[in-house]
Amino acid sequence: MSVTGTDGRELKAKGLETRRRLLDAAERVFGDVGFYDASIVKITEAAGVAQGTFYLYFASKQEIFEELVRDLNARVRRAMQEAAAGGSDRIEAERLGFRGYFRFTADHPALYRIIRQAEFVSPATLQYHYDKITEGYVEALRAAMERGEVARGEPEVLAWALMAIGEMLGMRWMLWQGNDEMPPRVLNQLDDLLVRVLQP
Amino acid sequence: MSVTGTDGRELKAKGLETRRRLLDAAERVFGDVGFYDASIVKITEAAGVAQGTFYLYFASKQEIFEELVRDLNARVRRAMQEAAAGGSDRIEAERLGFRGYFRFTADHPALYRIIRQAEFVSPATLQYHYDKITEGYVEALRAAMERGEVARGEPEVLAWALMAIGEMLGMRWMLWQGNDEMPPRVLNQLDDLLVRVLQP
Amino acid sequence: MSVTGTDGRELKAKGLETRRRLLDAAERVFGDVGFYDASIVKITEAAGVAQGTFYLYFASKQEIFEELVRDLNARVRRAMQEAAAGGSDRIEAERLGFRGYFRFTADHPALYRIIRQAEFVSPATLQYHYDKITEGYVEALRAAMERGEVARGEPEVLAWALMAIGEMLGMRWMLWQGNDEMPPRVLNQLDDLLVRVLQP
Amino acid sequence: MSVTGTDGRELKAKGLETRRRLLDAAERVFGDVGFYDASIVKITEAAGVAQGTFYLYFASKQEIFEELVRDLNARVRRAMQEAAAGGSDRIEAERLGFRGYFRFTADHPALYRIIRQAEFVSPATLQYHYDKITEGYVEALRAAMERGEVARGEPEVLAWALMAIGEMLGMRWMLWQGNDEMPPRVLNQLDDLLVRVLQP
DNA sequence: AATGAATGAGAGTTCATTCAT
DNA sequence: TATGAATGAACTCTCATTCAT
Repeated sequence: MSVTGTDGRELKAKGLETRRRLLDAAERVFGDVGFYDASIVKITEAAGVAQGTFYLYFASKQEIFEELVRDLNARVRRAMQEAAAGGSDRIEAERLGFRGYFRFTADHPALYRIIRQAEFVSPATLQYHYDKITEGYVEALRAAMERGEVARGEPEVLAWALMAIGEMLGMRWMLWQGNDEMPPRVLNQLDDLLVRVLQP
Repeated sequence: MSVTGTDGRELKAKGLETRRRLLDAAERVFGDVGFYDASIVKITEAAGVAQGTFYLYFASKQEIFEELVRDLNARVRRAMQEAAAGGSDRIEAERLGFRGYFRFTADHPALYRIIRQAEFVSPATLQYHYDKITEGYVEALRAAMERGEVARGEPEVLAWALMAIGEMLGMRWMLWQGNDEMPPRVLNQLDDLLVRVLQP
Repeated sequence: MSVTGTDGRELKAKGLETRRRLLDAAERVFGDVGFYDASIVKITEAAGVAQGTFYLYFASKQEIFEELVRDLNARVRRAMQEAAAGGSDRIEAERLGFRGYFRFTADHPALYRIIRQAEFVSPATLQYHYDKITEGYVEALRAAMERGEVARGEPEVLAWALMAIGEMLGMRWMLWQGNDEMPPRVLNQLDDLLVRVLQP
Repeated sequence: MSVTGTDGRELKAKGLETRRRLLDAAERVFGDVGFYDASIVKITEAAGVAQGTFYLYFASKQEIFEELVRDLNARVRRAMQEAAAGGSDRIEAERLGFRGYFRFTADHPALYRIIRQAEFVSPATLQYHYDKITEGYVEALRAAMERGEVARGEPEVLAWALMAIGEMLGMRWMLWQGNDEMPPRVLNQLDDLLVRVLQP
């Protein structure tokens, strides 16, 4: 699938790189100061390009934000799936999925903060983000319930609840404390919680 | 304890009422458009006072935001405590506490949205909010653990996890869907979850 | 001659005192921060009265400024005249007049600063101030020239020149250096200058 | 030496011209209505650029004021030096220096008014202005005293006194009366005064 | 593909002044 | 004679966006 600039033309290698630079810069800036205090100047300065260059790749500040959320969303989900893939059953898979999530957010702490503002910047994008994250959970939980591998219940509610826990604990114990990984006592409590919630 | 205006003078009845009107207007406006798009003009218009009047009571948009969060925080905690007070044991109390929370946020949906932006607007205030909410939980859980009423574990982690669940489910099923109360299936799943997590 | 409030009514003792307090406060505030940064609030606070009280005595910020300049003008001229009165001839009188001027401004350093802004605040008042100061000089110089006591010349030009010197040296060596009186070497040079300029 | 915009980047030809236009407009506006009543809008309107353009070149009203004073200071000193250069001795040089000063201020009457407010706007800049003006005088006077060309005395005090005279007479007889040049009788009296003050 | 000067709407904030008490 | 809450016009400054080069 081809990526285009704002003029609709397909981007060549050089253009793609500039676009990537802008997206990375935006992640840093949005993560540091938030959407509203992030000016285009700050982003272009962080990316090392001129102000006008921004508009060759993104139509507005709003647009790069949405693109960034989608980008991070795809990457965090991949990280979670790859981590969960090693699990022998659903509970183990969830356990590993959380580990993958925390590992990813250690490198991308901006995720916690960006998502918090998305509610106002672009509600649709926020819902997209949460829906995409829970989507996989829901499928997997429903299947596992069928198999009797986890307790019966409302997979959607459970998925949202688990996601909420991961986000809040990560924000509390990693972002706010600047940890590179979750403290063991939190992880252990989380594991215990998973077993209690899910085991049949 | 006396409430003062920005000039440090204690407020009389009339001043107190104007201040209250501004705070209520701010809740509406912040809830509707968020902190950043909420201009002082919008707030004062919603409150029915002149622009300059705002600055007799609050030094800045930031200040009224922080005051509003503290105000809502105190009220939501009171609502939760009053609701939980009827519980015969800890698990029942938690169940009722959630009910109180959802009832309060049905009248104050802005709470979900305001809190989401606080991370950037005033990190200290956000932490204050979450700390105050969990504070009560933690005490109660620790005591209940001692009494063997709930399973042993990390009370702090559990408190944050439960709070996260309430916030996320409320946002998803009440704020986004415009419900006045939580759908029963969500409530039931939440009750089940509480029992599983807490029962010894 | 009676002094009236803004409503035209003659002031009684209490009112006169409040008015005097406002005038003194204005001298301090205008002297400290200048006309433009001097707000009515600052003046009333310095005077220890409420904001509204100001307008019982002065119709505007402009008006109290003009009144203050006239007030200081009358007092500095009196100080100079009284000092000069002791001189046996014109040159000696000028010498003593300067002494009186510097003594007065040591207690009222605001005079240097207030006058500097008057050009924009109220040109007419500034011209009034300078005209009143030179007025006396001019008369005295003209008479002394007739008597052959000082060299013939343009009394008006000389008067303005001498006034300029006093103001600039005072600003430079007293106001800026925070001195309570003029350094002797400056005074001596000034005396020498007077003799050279005026002696027949 | 390169001139930069507020973003730190060096200005190209177009930028330099816009900056110059703003400086000239500021001279007019500050001269007409003074620093405090000179709004950025008035300056940009006088310069024929948009409001926001101002901030590409100057960080604040204060900054353009200081830059303008430095700019005028450099130019008035050059005018005085060039005029004085033709003098055969020090007294003649001073005489010609005054002529140069009056010629310059005829084209830049704003100088009188701007300087009067500088005391409050930027004391450091005012002192810079007066120091720079007197600096040259002091050197020249001291050297001339050594050579016996002018009477011995305090060169610094004399320099400030002479500067004061030039400023006050110029303000009185040119600015206030709208003259394009000093009236002869004032000039003659000034010449006489110079001879009396300086001749050995 | 990139630049950077220019724009102008709109933000937060101050403060002289008014007026009901 | 005094108060202080209320007003709203006007200010400085920011920044997303456009466009000629």
